Amino acid sequence: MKETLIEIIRNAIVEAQAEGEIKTRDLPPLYLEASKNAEHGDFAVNIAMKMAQTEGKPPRKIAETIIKKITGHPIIDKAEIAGPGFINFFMSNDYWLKTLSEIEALGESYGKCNIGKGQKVLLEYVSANPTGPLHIGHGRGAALGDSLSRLLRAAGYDVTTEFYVNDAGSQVQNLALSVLLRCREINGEKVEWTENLYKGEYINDLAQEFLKKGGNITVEEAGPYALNEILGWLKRDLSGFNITFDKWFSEKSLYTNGEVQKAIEELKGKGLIYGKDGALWFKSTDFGDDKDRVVIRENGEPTYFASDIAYHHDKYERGFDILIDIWGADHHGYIPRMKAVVQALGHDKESLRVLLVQMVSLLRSGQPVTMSKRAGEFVTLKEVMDEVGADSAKYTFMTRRPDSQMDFDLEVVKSQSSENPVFYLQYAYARACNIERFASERNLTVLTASEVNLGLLKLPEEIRIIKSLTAYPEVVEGAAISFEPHRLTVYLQELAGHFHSYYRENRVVTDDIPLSQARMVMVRGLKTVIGNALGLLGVSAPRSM
RNA sequence: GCGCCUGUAGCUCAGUUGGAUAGAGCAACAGCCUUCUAAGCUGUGGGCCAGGGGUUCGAAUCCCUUCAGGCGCACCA
Repeated sequence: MKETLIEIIRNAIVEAQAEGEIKTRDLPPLYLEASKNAEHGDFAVNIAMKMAQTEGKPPRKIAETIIKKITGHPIIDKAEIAGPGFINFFMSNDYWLKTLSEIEALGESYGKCNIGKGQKVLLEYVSANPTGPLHIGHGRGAALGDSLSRLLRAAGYDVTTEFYVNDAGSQVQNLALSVLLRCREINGEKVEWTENLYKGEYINDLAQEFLKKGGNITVEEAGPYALNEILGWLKRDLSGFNITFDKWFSEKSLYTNGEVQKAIEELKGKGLIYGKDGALWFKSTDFGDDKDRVVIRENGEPTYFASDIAYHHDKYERGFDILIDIWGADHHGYIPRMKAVVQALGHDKESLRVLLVQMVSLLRSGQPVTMSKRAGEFVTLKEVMDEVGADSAKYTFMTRRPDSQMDFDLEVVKSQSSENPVFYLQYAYARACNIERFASERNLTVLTASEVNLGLLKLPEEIRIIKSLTAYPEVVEGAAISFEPHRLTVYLQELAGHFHSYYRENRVVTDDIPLSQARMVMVRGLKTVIGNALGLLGVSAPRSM
């Protein structure tokens, strides 16, 4: 819809050029900006100011020239010069009301776009070590990843989500050993715990269960048992968070399939692998990393980095155009070497996008809660979910930019649970549903946008709501382009606010049948948009509360 | 020491290619339920956008710098 206006302005300028009133040939980009202030109309254009230099005229003079060519178009109520040289556009109600027909026609597809053009995206997130339950920090990454996957799909990307399972390497060994030691302890043996082992309560649970099942107390049996159990927890907890993955990718499989060897060979073929001090090194400094990185240790064991090279190599092999990795911010130092790998494998370094999620400090009444798996004392994600609910927790995460640290105080979130912003939105949705129920009890005939007189919707509060509905597709597009799902929550908050306010002051269903029917079209549109947006956040939209 | 992230109302946070008078929620205060759900609405107060320079018609936004907080600088994952 904005395109129409842009077209009108462009034509005006072209006309002015033809008549010699504007000399500038290389026009600055024509960008339509939504006005923040109602006095400044609906849209503002700053092109006159941008052209001031090349034109050699004051911006207001140029704006005047452009405006003269525009006046009189039916979708524009008026256009005026303002401030240093903005052109402000006041759109007619008809312009906005078209949105309602559009929403009705598109339904669940309203807001979708195709900026992704079917590009294949591999979105890897959470990927927590399967050595213990998920904690609150994983929850933040999970909420972001899940929402981003929904958002990118809505924006026309072909998205696959993946959880990388670190089922190889020393941490899994340590897990096996931890369970083993605990078993022996239960059997009355005296054992020695070293620093690198896990001592949480859950290790005890695993050991108890393992013994109950009569397993042999060996690393070979206890290890896979513990790993499997924990993976089960991860899947269960994430699905309790309403999050599922297309694939759980095993690190171990990269070794058994020879992928690690293959990837290293490929780099070797490019002369990017060399030996030093008995180890094999990858020349990541060739691509801007601070230092070269070991891939095969002196003792012959590959590093974690080696399998990560293979994993990303494999992602490209599978035909993905864009790789998105969501990591905890404490891994940021790892980015340069992964970017180096991407380039070494012959890909654009921008094809790997690493999104960092900053730390979450879990507090209880202002006191930090320990979150070390090894110390064993921590609150799991599941416990948090059980306390505050998946929708609340998710929404809380999504109201913040991922790159700022946040405190998550259990007592605060709990005590405010009935005032949590998520309820504000869900309540708006439930209210819309309730109005529909009421209308149907009153036997109000449901009509489509084309069957009612939308012109009856002329209250400023109504136009305000409809304007917000019009903006929705742009919000989705902006959020998708920038990988920022949190923009949706900002938008929703405003939209719901307009609706709640309207609801208090105006009745939708009254004795005035034509007006009621027109308003019902608006309420349906609102319901569709809130439902769609909540869907992109992975938050439920209740029909009643 | 080097690098990354952050610093906006008392608190938690938004602020879209740089735009006009910086916005929400919570907390505080004052009001609103015979009427489609008060998990709601209306109003009031509250700001040197960490400090200092710069870039320009214009800066919370871009550049430099100082300060403060977090994180990272392994042949760990």
